[in-house]
Amino acid sequence: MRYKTGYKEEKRQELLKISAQLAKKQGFANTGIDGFMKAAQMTSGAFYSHFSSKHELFEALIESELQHSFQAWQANPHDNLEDWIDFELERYLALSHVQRPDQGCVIPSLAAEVARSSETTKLCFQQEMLRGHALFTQHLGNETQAWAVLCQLVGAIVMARSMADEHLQREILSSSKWMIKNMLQRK
Amino acid sequence: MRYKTGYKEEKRQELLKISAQLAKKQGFANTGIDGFMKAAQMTSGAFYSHFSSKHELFEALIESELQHSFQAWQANPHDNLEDWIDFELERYLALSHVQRPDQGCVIPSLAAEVARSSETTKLCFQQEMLRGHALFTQHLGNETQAWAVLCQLVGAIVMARSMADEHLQREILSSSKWMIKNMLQRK
DNA sequence: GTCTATACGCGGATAGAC
DNA sequence: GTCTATCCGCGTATAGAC
Repeated sequence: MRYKTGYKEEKRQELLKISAQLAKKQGFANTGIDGFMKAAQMTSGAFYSHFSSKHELFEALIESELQHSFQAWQANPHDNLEDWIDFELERYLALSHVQRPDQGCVIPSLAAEVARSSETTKLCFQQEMLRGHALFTQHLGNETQAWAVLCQLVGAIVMARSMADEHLQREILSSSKWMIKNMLQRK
Repeated sequence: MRYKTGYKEEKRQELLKISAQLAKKQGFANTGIDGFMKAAQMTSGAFYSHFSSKHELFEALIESELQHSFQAWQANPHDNLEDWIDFELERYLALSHVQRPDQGCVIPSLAAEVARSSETTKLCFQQEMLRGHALFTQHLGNETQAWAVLCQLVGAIVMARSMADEHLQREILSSSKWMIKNMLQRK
């Protein structure tokens, strides 16, 4: 077991969850420790009994969020390729995912901050992503396709969120869905 | 003409270029006005004779960078579809683009910050992107494919930059290249 | 473990001399 | 237009009471 059990570990998980929501919504760099703790209805002094620094929170938050994403992908109830991918596309490439970054995948929101972060944080991101990639490979039957689909999903959300018009956001989402479905039909 | 000509306009363009490099490298939110001006070998007091606020710099910088991207796409010397897209893929999905964000496309670096910015900034991003999309549509002959390719390009750089290992970065880039080429062969 | 209080530097923005 | 100087709030982190 990586962390101690009991109250402190529970509290840490709660802080990670709440901090992740805020960071995905307004950016990690734009949010102060005071902001994170207020969201958890605590004061900033208590922060350091859970994390040694703001950067440690970032790394823990990335790891935790990617683990949750992995679990969400695992929870896909479908077996055959077409149903499995349809389920993922409807869930990931949804307008609600564009509009509610705080409730969505951490990658479109915070990957740019990971890219600028420490080597250990990128390594952490990489390790969790490799698990996700393995899961996608298992279902798609092809490592190359698995990476390409992951990139397409992330790119679509990043692009759609940067647009002002909802119609354009929908167009981008459906274009990405089409591309992925089209590619997988070529078996 | 949108801006006055002469010295001030030249200086503004220079500031935009230098600020964009810094912002793409370390994030716009993470960089202070002092940092931007030091990079341009000036002091922070002079900033406000060119921009009314830090946010105005952000919007101007996004617009300027997307215009440069558009020009780069336009400068592709090839005519037929295959040569045209090969040229873009080699240029955009290059390892040097992953490693040098300051010299690269603004979208993978700063789109997440655009998404959290004002409505007018997103509208500005959208208008410039629509020009880029039109250009891609012109060459690919299909609006849906144009959006999908743009998303794939952006997603691949975002993902690759978040990884620690160079080999993995290469794998992601080549997977994205493969997906795009594969899709376009289906005419 | 959480609180209040605080040290201390950074960041955005303004004022006024040149 | 650019400089120096400055205001003032915010942010990270620490100290010490409970």
